[in-house]
Amino acid sequence: MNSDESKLPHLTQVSRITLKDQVYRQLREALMSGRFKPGQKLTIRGLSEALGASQMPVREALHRLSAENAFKETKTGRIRIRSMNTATLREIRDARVALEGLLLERAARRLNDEDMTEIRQAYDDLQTAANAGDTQRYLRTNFAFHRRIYQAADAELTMAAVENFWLHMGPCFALVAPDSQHLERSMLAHSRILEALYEHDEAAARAAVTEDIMEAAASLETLLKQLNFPDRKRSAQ
Amino acid sequence: MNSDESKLPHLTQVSRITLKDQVYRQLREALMSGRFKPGQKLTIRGLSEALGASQMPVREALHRLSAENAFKETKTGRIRIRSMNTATLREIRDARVALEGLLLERAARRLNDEDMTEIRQAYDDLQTAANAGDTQRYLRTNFAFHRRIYQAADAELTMAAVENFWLHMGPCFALVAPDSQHLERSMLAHSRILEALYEHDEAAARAAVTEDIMEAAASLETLLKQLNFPDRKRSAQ
DNA sequence: GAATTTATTTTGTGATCACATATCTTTTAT
DNA sequence: ATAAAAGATATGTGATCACAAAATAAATTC
Repeated sequence: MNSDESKLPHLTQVSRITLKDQVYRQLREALMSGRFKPGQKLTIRGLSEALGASQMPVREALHRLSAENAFKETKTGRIRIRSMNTATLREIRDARVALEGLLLERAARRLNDEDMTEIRQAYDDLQTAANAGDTQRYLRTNFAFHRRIYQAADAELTMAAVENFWLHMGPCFALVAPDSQHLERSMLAHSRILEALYEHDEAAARAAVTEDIMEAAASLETLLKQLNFPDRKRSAQ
Repeated sequence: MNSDESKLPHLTQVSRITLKDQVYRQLREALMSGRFKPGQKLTIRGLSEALGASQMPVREALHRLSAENAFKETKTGRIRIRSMNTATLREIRDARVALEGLLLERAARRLNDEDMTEIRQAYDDLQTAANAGDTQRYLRTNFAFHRRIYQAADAELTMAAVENFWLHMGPCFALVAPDSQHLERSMLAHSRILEALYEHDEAAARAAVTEDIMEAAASLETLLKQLNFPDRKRSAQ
């Protein structure tokens, strides 16, 4: 097959991931970990310069995220990071309860031993991150924990819809993550999820994830109000 | 303002809609009315030639629809029309019941007189199309009817998620629409929705839309089985 | 003759340029 | 000094080209 390549030196494989995918993942990650300011506007040229890529891949990544409703788009096609408000927060909360409740039921019904082992592993990672107080890592492992559970539900399209909602909440999640009270209540809900899954108890699983989502939404709403009226008096810049 | 333009001849306004949007809408419409064959593969160059546009707008439209999960993508980025199976059908059914149930409750709670009038109008259009037996028109007015109701729910993001699911079902919807039995049962559900909305009865509204969705899914599943095993014996090409 | 290899074509990705218009800055007039 | 207008800049859209890799067709070998 190879005529004369046996004496080649050791070479590391080059990246086969397309540029647009790299850009997409990086932007998505940045969004979900809250590294963009709400309202901040993104431009193709600006990002392509910052990323060292040409405009083409950035353009595609932005449009994809746009299609996933990750941005607010002006009539002229300009892109801004979304800012959260109470009404949207509640809308997302209700939709998440509906969809993720469904997924938890399915997962409880279908999961096998391998799923359970890996979910437990993800839970342990999450616990570790929570104890360490590492916000960034807590966010990542939290998404991974939920994602692993929903993977057992084997419902690709529903999962995609849920991830879209996460993408909206991303910047917000990052805000509450450092709150130790929230963390505590959240981890309690997570342990309930784990237990319900172990027992294959669909109703309990749905109840537990509902608790998790409602708690997060409540914490966020409190925080949102604080941000909009910071300190009552001193807010008059 | 204008120095000397009063004597210009009458000119019709040019289209201010971007090409990519035109392509996007056209493809979306074609998908939802089932004008593509399941499994059919689409190419950028092929479509751009067929549409008389350059590759750029087609590329963007395809990627957007792809991000909305309208297509099945191969590892190498090639795009095929999705084909439906029972498992996916049921998954979508359950997600739709969850989300559209939510939307119907919200609509029943919030809708005002203007909403009600327009919804009733949409219902009448739908009834007319059903009586006429015009499949294409029935599909369009059916989407319009549901869309108008959900508009009253004022839940933009949830609505977007629902439309994504419709996009998957599109080709299938087109298959059951000609079935008169399905049409009859569907219109019954629609009248129940209308009544529930008029009474602002959230529970009844949810129940009615659930009935509509479940009925459609059941009809589709029957049809799907017939398509996969056509005539039992003669299927051996 | 079937399987493997080689050549050809097709196709998505990425780069670059032109262009129209939205957005920002400066100027001008009242 | 404020508002309207003119100019300059920034930015998304669309077109075209080059390229690598995949898909397909043709040829060759055993």
